[in-house]
Amino acid sequence: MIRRRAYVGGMELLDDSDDMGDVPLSRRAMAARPAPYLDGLNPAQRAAVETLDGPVLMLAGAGTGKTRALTTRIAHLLMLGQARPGQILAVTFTNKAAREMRDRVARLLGDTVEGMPWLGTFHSISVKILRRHAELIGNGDLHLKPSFTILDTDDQIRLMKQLIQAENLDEKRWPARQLAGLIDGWKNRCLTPARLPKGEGTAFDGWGGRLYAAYQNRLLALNAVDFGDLLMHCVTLFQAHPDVLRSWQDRFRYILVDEYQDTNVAQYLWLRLLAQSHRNICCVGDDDQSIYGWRGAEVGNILRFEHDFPGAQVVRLEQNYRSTPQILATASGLIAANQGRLGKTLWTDAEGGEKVRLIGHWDSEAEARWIGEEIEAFHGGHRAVIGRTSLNDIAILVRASHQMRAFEDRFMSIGLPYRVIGGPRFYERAEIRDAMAYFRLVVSPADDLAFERIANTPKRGLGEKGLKAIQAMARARGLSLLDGTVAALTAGDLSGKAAAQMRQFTAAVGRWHADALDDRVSHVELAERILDESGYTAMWQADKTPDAPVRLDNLKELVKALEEFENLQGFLEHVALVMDRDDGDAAEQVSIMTLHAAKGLEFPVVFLPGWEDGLFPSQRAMDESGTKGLEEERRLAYVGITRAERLATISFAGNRRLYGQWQSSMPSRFVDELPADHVEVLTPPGLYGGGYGAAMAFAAGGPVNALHERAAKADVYNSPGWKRMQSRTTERKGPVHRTPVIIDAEPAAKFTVGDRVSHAKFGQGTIMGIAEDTLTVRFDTGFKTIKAAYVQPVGGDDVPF
DNA sequence: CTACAACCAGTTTTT
DNA sequence: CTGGTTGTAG
Repeated sequence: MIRRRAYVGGMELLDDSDDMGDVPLSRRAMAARPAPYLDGLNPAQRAAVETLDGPVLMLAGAGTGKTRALTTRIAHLLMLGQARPGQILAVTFTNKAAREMRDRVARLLGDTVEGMPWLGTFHSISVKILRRHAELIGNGDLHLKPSFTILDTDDQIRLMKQLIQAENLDEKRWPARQLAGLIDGWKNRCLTPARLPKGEGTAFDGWGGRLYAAYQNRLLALNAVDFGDLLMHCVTLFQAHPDVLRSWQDRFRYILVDEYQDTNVAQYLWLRLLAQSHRNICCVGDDDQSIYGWRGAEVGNILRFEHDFPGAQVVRLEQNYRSTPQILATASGLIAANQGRLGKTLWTDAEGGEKVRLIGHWDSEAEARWIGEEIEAFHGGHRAVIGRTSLNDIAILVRASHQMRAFEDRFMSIGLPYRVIGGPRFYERAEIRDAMAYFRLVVSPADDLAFERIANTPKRGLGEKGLKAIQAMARARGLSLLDGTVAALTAGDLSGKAAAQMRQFTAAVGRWHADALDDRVSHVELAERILDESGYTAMWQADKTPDAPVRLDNLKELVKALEEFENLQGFLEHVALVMDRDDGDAAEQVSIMTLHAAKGLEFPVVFLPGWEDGLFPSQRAMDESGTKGLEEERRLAYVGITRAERLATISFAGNRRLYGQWQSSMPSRFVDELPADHVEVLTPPGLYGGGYGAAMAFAAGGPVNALHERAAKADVYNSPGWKRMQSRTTERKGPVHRTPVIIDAEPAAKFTVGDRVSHAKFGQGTIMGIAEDTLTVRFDTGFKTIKAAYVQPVGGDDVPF
């Protein structure tokens, strides 16, 4: 066994070079000695691992050991010598998933899998392919160069804005964002401007197709591609050049695809082309977890698999290792309402467990308050239903991000540590994008988008007029904007103030560029110098807004991240595709995230708030996509419930503040679809009408959708009773009973210097000074002067955190 | 060019 | 209610 491991380790060094090497282990040798990594797989998993040749569809329900089967399959292919690492194409959607797969294959084989060069996201693999054939992408006169840059969404939109302006269109009526969405949709479906069906190009009032073509030409001129292009260009490349396609088909002897239910048309075509010849393709997915239809995913791809690949083996992974039978039964009962499923029944060996809990609240604040109290109780171990629980084991999964706010406010004020997962990403922050633009410009002085972003950041006196002059000059002489600036300076096109500073700026970029090409200059030091000499760091140091220090920290972190790369180019390439960052927070925290962000994760205790019609299922999904939309929402509910290992709690509120207005709503129709046998209805503290009554209706065992039928029949929303309740809520601007969060007109005398207090926005802090009803408080983010009425004392005993 | 007022839109998100 | 963007005045 040791020898075998050593052999695989050596094999990994082979990379994907065209040297095929000799085939390592014979199959007979393997048969003689069964592979230990297969031990412990259940029969279905084992079938999924051992059915190596031909098309395989692995239908893997939530928590059924999908990743294990997938990674073991890769290990098996390698161990049997069916393929060398460079001959396996393994595709995921996210970098995170790719990383996990890589790690787990490495663990199975007892070594790093550096030799799996084609394990990655659709996008990263497409980049590698495109770089080798860039010249083949383009129209008659323009084509890509292998050094093409990858634009992010921000760049895309700015480019489109320019095009819309160039056509003298009203930006109000045709926002660049919308055009970007339109074009993105086309690219998802692999529709090049030339292939747009007649009806489609007329979108955007007839301008759609034209702007799309203009945009694509502009990208070519910039030697750039956007994310959608990565896939689309690959597909058109394969279609137009059979020899190229052939070479990639020959290289990838085995193809594995994760989350197949989320593939869009372009990805589907990409896969089908590559798999066409040998058909050794194994797609893993769960039709019940397809939740990205709104961004182009086609559930149809997975539903159609057997038709697309005749003779396909379908393996169902149905044994669940994550959740209690109660949780599984609830989830299964709910998803059963969907039509057109491939059909799976999750089961588990485990026994017992708590029923899924359901509770209705008066309003969203009461909901947040109650969940906060529950979490404190679980964490303190004061609840019989479940033992003492780490905050890390608790998650709140919401449908829409605006729901998070109620929880953040509440948790801040009671001092409950939480983390929001999936917020604005590190590389999307303005300061990071600015810094990156500097680096981009230094590496490629012709990067006009980067130039535009930072030419006047920090302020260099370059306004709209100055920029126009530069653009005119650049266009007239066929120069980049940077060179155009130099020319404009020579011609005296810039005003005195701007001229002096821009002269300095262009000279500095020239110096940095030279240094970037100089091996003797450390790229980390160069990066620091760029930020200092450009005045960018100073700009934030001079900024007095409270988040300026955070931004400076982020910049430091960015420079630190550079250390892991050989040079600036390498770093930029990496960041263009891998836009995430782990913020390793060790402290115990409750996780708050959207249901979408929760896919693939699991938590012992899960709260699912906001189950109200209109919010969840979302009105927009139903309006725009009808039954399809509703079914996707239901799958989202399914994903939510199946995240829970031991306890799931669903809740809804009768009233919710939305855009500053109080709105009343009915409980979600999904509530009525929950199987009553596996659900326990809780009674909230204090009895009111509204949401609470609905929970009671459920408890009474009303038939599916009874509530809604009743509501519709009785025209509830127009009934006097409903109106009365609404107006009551509006007047009160809050719940009937509430634990005082903000103490009205609290006399300052109640506080003394040194007391710990909490504020809804700023979190906890210490009182440093008192003047009548005004306190000076030191928060983590700095000193604030605040009216005493807006803070609440933090009791040492009451709050166990 | 900056500062402030007015206006408007407002799910879900990865690459 | 918010935050982001646009338009206008200084």
